[in-house]
Amino acid sequence: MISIKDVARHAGVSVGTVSNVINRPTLVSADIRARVTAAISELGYVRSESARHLRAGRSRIMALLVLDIANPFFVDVARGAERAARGEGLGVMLCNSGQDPAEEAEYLSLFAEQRVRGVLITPADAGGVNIASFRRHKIPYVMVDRVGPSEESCSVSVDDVVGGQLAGQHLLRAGHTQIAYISGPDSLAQCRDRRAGVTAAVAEAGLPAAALTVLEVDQMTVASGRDAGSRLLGLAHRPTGVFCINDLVALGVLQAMFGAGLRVPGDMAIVGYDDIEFAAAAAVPLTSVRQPAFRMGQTAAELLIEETGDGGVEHRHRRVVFQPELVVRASSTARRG
Amino acid sequence: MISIKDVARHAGVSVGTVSNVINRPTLVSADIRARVTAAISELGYVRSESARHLRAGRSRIMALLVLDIANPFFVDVARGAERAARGEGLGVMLCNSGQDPAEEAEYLSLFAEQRVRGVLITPADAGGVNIASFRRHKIPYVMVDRVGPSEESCSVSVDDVVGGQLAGQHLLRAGHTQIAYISGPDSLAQCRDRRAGVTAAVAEAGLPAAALTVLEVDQMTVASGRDAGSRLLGLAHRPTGVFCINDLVALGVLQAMFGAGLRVPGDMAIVGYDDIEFAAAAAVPLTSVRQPAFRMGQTAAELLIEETGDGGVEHRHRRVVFQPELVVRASSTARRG
DNA sequence: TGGGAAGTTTGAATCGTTCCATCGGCCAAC
DNA sequence: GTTGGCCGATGGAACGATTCAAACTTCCCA
Repeated sequence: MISIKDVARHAGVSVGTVSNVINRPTLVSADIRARVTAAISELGYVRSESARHLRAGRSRIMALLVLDIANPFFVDVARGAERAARGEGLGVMLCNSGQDPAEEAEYLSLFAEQRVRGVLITPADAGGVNIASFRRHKIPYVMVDRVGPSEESCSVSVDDVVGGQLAGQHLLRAGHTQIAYISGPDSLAQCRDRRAGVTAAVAEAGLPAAALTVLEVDQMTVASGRDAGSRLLGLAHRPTGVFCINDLVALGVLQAMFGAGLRVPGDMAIVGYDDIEFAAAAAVPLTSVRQPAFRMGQTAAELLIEETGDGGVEHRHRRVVFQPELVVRASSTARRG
Repeated sequence: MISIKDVARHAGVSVGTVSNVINRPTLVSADIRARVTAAISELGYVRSESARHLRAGRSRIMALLVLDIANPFFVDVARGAERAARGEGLGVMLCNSGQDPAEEAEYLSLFAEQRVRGVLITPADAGGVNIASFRRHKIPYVMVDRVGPSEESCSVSVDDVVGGQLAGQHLLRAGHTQIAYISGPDSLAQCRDRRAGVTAAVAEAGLPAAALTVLEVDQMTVASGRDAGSRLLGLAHRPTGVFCINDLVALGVLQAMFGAGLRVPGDMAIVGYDDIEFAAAAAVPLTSVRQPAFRMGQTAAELLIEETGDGGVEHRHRRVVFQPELVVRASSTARRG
């Protein structure tokens, strides 16, 4: 491997000069600069990020750890983060915890060893043990799609209570009197908040608590959506409208309904969450609660950059909360009773 | 930041001993080992990957550069690669070229600076200029979803000619006599090969070359699928069956057909490619050509690991070619003629 | 002509590891 | 009693870049 020494020797100058040519070209006279530049391209020299990082003490990579990379919502978050990072010459390392706290912990220790600049994380670990390790190792982080104590970190999230409420109100106003909420693991704040929202909507509508049935799935995927859909059909008081924790689950429920010969929205109205691109392309286009995924990723990265920036910018942790928005489509638009 | 020196001082031993405790514990007596271990956890020491990498000369990260991270096909590839890498204690850095050769080049130089162990790449650059830079910098790489000269690298691909043929035959056997192929950029080998396949199918069926219309889209996304769908409807001899370069495009075409009030498959049969999970959940479940995405990623990573492995395993570049498989669903099953 | 300023280049120290030669004990064998 | 060997621990030399004080050139002006 070609090192800066080889370049120096080849150009007949010292390593310090080569470094200057690369990093502070104006300090070097034109002819030497040319000689060094020629040597660099002649030898195909590429500087070693490890070495400069070791010397500088800070790396040029930020990590993004999401719950489910197969969910297009997180892909959009990633694109937003990448855009912001790119602008600062930083790289983004995209990783997937798969909602597994153990996996998450493994990635976090990888990040610690890599001395990443900081981490954007959608936490999978309810207890916050993994998050606590950030503090221990003094790794800056930004919570994405979840708020934490603001004295510890920034966060970027969407008001999930409002999101749940929007979905619930929409179903109830359409005349449904028995609805279901298919939630993800209760350990995720998103799931709890959306439940609170839909519960509030039921109460507002003057309906008894029993008007809402809550089912839970482990994985928030199409496959577990199918399962949940079947369970839904087996309920004693079968609901006529269902709100799903995300669009993947909603698509699974949709498939289950088709499989059972039910019509959507005639026999079952469905509302999803995230408004992924595929929601509009579904068998019955999905009503969904939209979250500004790209902007969330972008904002999260910007906050991290501000926090870890070299510029003399003062940083105070902030919570950025976006508002969700209901996108109504065919899967919920047949009026009832 | 706590370094190995701090640990040594705290435990009252030399840095060499600490290093031994971490890397070759059997060489160290039990009591010292205990003392060092205690010091490590007491101080919260995390070893620096940069420093060990600098010393070792090789990193523990492999890069995966895909054409479109929003395409679930590539997400599956990534998961396969990650599985294989994990087994070897390697990390995967997932990046997205977005089919843009300039973006691709930028990532490649990032990888070179990082001294990644190797790169799994789905090339976006037709000319092979970017690929050539691998040779120049002696970076091991594996081509994914594309074959190259096998004396230079391994590759993992699917026989795209067969894939195109399967799709074409399927449409022709269903009685369509005028079909379309919506391709991606001709610079991508996948697009050319599938075209060759479908062209061959048309010839086999004894139809004139004019029976096949080829449209091209820049981006292989749902949005450009919608555009292509509209263009399709404007054709003089409107085809009755269309084969799309991937499922995203196919979903877009499906939306365009709905928008125009056409029935699928009655007025237009549609065949996609990749068999992503959403294909089955579409408005009309999509017929699609399935590729073993997960296994492709896994195999690619394994090949790279073999090539760059420390084990005395002899490595010879290989081409692994998987066979595609047609999955028939409702979007193409109405018989004609 | 001497000396200071300005402009260039150098060489060494440093970052945190790993690896290797070496060293001090200790024990066994001659 | 000397030698040889082994075990455990040590210290220092790398790895490749950056940084900074110091050294060396010019050049100009007094």
